[in-house]
Amino acid sequence: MLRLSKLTDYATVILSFMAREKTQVHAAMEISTVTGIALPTVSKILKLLVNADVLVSTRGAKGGYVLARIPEEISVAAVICALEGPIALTECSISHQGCEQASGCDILGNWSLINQTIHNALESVTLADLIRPVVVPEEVLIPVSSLYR
Amino acid sequence: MLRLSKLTDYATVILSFMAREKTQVHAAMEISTVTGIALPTVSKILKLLVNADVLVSTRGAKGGYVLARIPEEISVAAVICALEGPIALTECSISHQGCEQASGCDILGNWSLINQTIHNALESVTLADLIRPVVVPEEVLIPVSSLYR
DNA sequence: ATAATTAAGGACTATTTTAGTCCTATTTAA
DNA sequence: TTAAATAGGACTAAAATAGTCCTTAATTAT
Repeated sequence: MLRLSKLTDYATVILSFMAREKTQVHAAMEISTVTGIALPTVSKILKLLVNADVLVSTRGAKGGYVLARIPEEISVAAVICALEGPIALTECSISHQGCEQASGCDILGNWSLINQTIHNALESVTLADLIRPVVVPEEVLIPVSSLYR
Repeated sequence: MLRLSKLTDYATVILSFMAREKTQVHAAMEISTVTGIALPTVSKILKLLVNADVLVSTRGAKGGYVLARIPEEISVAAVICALEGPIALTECSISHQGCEQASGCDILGNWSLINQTIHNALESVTLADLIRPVVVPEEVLIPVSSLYR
């Protein structure tokens, strides 16, 4: 189904809330209350986002989390990476060792093109786009086939 | 990690083998031997591909599987769909009922654009592309950001 | 100083998904 | 009629994901 994990989904909900009030510091507790996601789960997600430099944290009383950058500079790819590790459709794309399908695996090179394509797509969508009102595009142009000649 | 399942990976290996000898009928047993994937697993994958009209099967002695269309007309999206169901990054994108994150979920509309983008990307790559020798693209142009104005 | 508040890090359990196997029925060719 | 195949579905095992909890560290307010 090629889907994102629940945690990534939660992360976009959390980040979109934070993006709307981007100057304020929010504690994990507050975010949990606002989003309705259980506190331990919120904490886990926030920690991952800090490690990936999507958020910045301050400890102690009055501490909490803020966006590390403006929403325009936080890509969906960065969020996915933070929660799920590197974006790669196939196991091989990450490490090729242990791939026993040597015979059928000329495929590999071309998969990496597809990975790149999807990565670029996710890189070009930002948090700012996610919180923007929906716009129906007039045309959708994805010239992936042009990668091959 | 946004990755495909192993079964989908196997499927591409199987299909690329079949695409190279696209006129011949191949039995599950033969495909298992050639690819090194265990027979029960190969069978399971082949069944799914038949149900999704990617392959056509004939029963009985001398039966087996052939591609339903020429490789140029079998998209990677179709293969992923066959093995993993509809391509959608978020749960919401499939069915919105039961989504409790009503407050933060203006996001939904824009996610569907991203889903569409990725679907288009996978739709535009075919089995023929996968078995083609690798070409390094001169430029990669993905104007997703143009979807928003 | 001390207490209260808040994040960091990591270990752990439970749940769900995915992978893989196997059995029985059906179809077709020789 | 027999052997060779696929069809369909039930089932088990393994792995990944989600979710919780505990202990430590940092900061602020009293």
